[in-house]
Amino acid sequence: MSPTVPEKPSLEGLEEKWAARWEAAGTYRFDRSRPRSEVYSIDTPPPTVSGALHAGHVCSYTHTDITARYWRMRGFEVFYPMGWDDNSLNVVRRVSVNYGVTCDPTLPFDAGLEPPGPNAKPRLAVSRPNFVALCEQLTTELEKAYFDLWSSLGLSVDWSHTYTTIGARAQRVSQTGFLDLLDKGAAYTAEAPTVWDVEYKTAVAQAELEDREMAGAYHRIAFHRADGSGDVFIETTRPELIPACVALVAHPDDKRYQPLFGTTVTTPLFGVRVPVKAHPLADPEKGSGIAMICTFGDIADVTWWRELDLPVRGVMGPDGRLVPVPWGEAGWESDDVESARKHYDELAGRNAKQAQKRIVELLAESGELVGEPKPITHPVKFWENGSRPLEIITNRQWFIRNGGRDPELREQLLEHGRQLRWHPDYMRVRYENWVNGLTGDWNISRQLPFGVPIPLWYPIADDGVVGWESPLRPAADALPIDPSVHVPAGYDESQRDQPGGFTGDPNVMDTWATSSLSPEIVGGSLDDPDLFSRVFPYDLRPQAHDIIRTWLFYTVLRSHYLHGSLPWANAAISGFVFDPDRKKLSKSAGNSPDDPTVLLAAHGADAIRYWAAGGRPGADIPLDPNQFKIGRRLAIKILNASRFVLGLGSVDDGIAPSAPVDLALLARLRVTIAEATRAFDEYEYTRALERTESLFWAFCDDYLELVKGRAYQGDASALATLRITLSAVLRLFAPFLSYATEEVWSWWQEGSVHRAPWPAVEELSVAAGADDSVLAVASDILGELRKAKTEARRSMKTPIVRATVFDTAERLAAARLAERDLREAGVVADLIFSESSAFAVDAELEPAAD
RNA sequence: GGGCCGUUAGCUCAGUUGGCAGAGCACCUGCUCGACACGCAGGGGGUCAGAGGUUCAAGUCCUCUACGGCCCACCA
Repeated sequence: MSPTVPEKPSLEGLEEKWAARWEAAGTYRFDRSRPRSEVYSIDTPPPTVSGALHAGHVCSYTHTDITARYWRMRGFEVFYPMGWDDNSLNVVRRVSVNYGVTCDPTLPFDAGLEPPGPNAKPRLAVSRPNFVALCEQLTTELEKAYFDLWSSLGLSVDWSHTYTTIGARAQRVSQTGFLDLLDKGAAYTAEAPTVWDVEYKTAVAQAELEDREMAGAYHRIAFHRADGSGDVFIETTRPELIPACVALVAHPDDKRYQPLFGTTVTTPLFGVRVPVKAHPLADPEKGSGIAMICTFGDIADVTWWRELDLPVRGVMGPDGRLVPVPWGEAGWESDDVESARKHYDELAGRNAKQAQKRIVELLAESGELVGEPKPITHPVKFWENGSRPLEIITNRQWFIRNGGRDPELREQLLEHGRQLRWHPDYMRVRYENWVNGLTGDWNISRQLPFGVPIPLWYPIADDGVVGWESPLRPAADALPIDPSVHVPAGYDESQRDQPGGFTGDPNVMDTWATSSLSPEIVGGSLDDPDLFSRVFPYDLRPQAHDIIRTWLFYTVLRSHYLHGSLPWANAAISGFVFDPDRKKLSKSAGNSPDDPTVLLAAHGADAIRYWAAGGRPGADIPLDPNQFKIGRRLAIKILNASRFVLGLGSVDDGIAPSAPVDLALLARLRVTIAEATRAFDEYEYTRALERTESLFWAFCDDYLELVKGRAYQGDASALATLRITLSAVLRLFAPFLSYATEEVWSWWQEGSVHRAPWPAVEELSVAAGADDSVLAVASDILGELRKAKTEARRSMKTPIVRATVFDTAERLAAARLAERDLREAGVVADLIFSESSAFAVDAELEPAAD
């Protein structure tokens, strides 16, 4: 009957064996002939290919795979691609080190470039196209290691659908998408105050800011009333910005300062006349209750500057050093130009920290610093990739309207968020908080050497003025282009950067401007519209919660503009993995003490998958070797129990279970199937596993023991039930323990368990309405019989001379239906049922031989 | 400052409409019984963070508090 059941089943080698067979058989290949209604599509997150995958990746990608396997078994054709994110600073660093190069967009493409290698110093500057080529080369190499890990973990990805985020296809989608926004008036360029990283010398977006606690100090500083009637004291943590001060501001209701509103004060050291203004944003509780407004110290300054219609006096340069300013002209007026110039000369060229040190000395000398600075720690804004505090400087950038300044758009985006099914549901709140907290449009231009270029040129008039507002566009079929390499129609290369010629946009786009188009990139919206029509809108976006405000929000925004709809129906938000010491998150590579490759080799893929399945959507989980052990034990148990069941023999398909104990088990199986199915439909795979596991252990510990004897004797009902149950249980476990279940399936079934139909209660209609109390009562009695033997320190095969079961009439009736099985399982010679209000079993063991 | 999640056995966690507190691990005691010693059977172990409220009945619903974690914030 089952010649392929091994004598001693083992988990060893299953990963290599089945990963290879699945790939060879195309088990997970997407059948693109199926219509959208029969497809389940996944917008897979592309891991950054800058180093190594960590336990967090393993966990969250397993969640997605479990989900994919479920829907595949439900009969849907699953579109499960993989992406590689090579458009990120991490990759830039890795490429730079690996090949010994840096990216310089001003250089021409060199077709014969030979990178110098890891130890080159200085590193060789190469053109942007060359750098992109090296990036793709490295990605291809790292991809191999990533593929090996994903493959042995058992991800049911269709590897013929992969994408990168800097490759030509992504660049084309990204640039086309940008031009589309331009057409729709959703993208615009403006010269405006910009959140600026002085280390990388680039603008950054609101979504990429983070606070860090920094040491600072309140400096109490005197401003002088212009009418000579005394001083006004402000407190500031940034005295070096006094030369950039354009006004003082206090709350309109603040009686202390109401007399000052509308008057003028002069700044210390610089003698600049600035107005005193009222604005409700000013907090009477903070500092002295009156603040200086500088252009620009923080985001509040920008708000005040805009709403109070103040002038700009910018002092901060792109490199974070104070720039020279023209005192006495161009608006930089002072009551004492000579003094202002003298003081400022002490600051110009210094960075913020150095300038602060010097100006404090100058203020102390002039007597305008009151008392000693009071040390504090306070949150300071950083770019998440940066190491120096952000500044705000004014320059030209490209923006995408994101609802930050448009209540109607904001409401539409909130509505998209309400329609999206979040798993867990409370993650929606993060999205809503973010959308409601947007303070401006999305700045997508970055002054970085590497990235997808903004695909525009600008005409230069004969007088040298650049026409920023009338960009020159490439033809749609020419994309992707690099404006530092390509030339706009009607011009030739000799006119680059010449009066009467053109200049290329020097900037690249925010990486999120490309990755927010992952649905279009991987679905082939431009080059394979047929495919796109079968996968969009996607069923699932799996991702972590830390990038709701970036990847998720931006993808919703882009889809809103491109399609007027949500890009997916469901968003499954995974948690983080904690290190075993429960202190650190293994969020970034290098922080994980356990390499996933080592973990997989040590415990086996099913064990790792089992652990990962314990992490519910949105919940953080610890990296727990104990869970690996339990998962491994479960997988082995499945092998052994299956071997046992299949070795007992088979019956014809036509024979239906009929014994009450058998029907009771099937009744429970029906409940489990219904619960697991409902849980999966709600993306609660953890519950589905827990229900299945619970049934399986009851099956092994109680049912199997009860029917063993009957099955040995060839009882058709028992044999049929065992095989029916095994088939269903293997399929219920298949999304989780993909290797062990496939191995067992191959012993006695055709095809892959992963393409087998998900179990349905309809398969078990023979047990519809069956009473499962027979099994419950029998299990209770069997437990008492075992207990008697255990407490007597006797073996389980010790015969029982006489056992008396006390129980209610109703339960005794159920027990009688299992009498034969109870006698055999308990080795009971004389089984007596006695009615009683309380359950008890009295067992008399055969006397010990000695 | 606003918001979200959590607090149940030594550990990791279930506990879905309110109805006798659960699992696994760890620990203890046994068992080499015709699937499995990578196993099996049994056992001890909890004031469900605290207080108040609703209810015949609260781990579960409401209010407040404490602690932990996370997100957001205009942080002078």
